[in-house]
Amino acid sequence: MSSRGRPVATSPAQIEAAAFRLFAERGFEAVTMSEIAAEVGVGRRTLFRYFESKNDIPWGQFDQTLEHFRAILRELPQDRPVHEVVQQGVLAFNEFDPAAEPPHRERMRLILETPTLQAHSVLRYAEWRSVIAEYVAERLDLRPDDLLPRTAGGVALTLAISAYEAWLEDPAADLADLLTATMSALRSYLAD
Amino acid sequence: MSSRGRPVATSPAQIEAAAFRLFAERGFEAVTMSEIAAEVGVGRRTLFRYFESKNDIPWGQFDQTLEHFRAILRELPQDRPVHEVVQQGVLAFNEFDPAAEPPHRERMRLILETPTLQAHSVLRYAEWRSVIAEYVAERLDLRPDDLLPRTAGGVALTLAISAYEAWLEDPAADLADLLTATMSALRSYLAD
DNA sequence: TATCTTTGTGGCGCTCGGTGCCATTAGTGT
DNA sequence: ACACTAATGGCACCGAGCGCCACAAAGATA
Repeated sequence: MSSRGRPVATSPAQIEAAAFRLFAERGFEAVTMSEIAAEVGVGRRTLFRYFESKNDIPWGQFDQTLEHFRAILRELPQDRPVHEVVQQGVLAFNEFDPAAEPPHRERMRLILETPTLQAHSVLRYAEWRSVIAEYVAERLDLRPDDLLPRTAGGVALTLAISAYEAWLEDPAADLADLLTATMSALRSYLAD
Repeated sequence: MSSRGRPVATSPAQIEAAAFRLFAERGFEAVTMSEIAAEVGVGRRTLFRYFESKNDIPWGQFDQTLEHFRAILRELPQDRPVHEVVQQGVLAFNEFDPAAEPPHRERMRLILETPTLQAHSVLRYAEWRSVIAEYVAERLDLRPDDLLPRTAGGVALTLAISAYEAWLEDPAADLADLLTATMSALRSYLAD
């Protein structure tokens, strides 16, 4: 609790804010870590202590939300089929305060429209997928790395990304509606 | 037809072979482009004229196979539901001569087990997904970037990757069986 | 107040992927 | 022999990322 040693010079949130400012101006690729460091008023070397890589900056505190995701799935009524609970969980996980929508849109636009970040995202989403895989495995008495749970995780992710892409294309769209619509699309595709 | 100018010093296939030799010895990350160049007996600069990046080397001639994939979908009997034709297409696309299995396994192991390549793969697979999206769109009279075709492409990819992961885990497994099993897993997951 | 300990900072130097530039090389055609 | 053409590969440069380490700024102790 007592803060010994040299006090911190910045915070993840501050770096994130500065970086987003520059990304918005010139695009992700055109901004260097040195420039972000200068904008924050901190050494370049220090940035790498707050974020593992430049690619991780747009993701912000995503990791910390995974425990929340697990809790959501745990606390949802469990008397429904697995896939329904998962779908409800995904919906709940992607609910947010309307005031937070504009920055969230910017973040997701950056992540989904920058090739480097599209690629990197597969690594960031790995744990998200496995949250689902673990839940599905537990419900169906399987192992998380069995074919079905793993596939369920992958499909859930793909559906969510499709929904987000559509959401970014339409400024008026509602994300929850699109998540539902994507699942419907899959069902009608598989129905014949 | 007539070969004017300086003759080529190497070929994509030769570079690929040399690179795989080194990757097998020391792992993907530990091998530098300079070392691959030396192994081929060519300048480092030249490698970048044959492959856009180090990440692209394990993918070999994947791009050229996409036209083949399109042809497969086109030539399959079209009197079945879209999703069935897509599934048949994916099966046909992943058929190969038994003799070619060991190198194919090595290639896929590299791609699916190296984090950098896992990430990069999302970019390489984009066109593969859109082959499916375009086919589905055409069959259902939609646009390729509509929700359903895009989701179909994404789901097909996720299923294929799940199948490949399982295939890599079991040396005796048959890929076609696993592709079928993955689709069954999805159906039973969504059934309830 | 002076010193010790703790902890974050940030400069330096390096590696590696990737790119633009351009002189050179090794062929073919006249 | 000479022009033409196209691939090669060296060189210099940039940016991400990392190991190392001296240093700064706080609290604790005496």
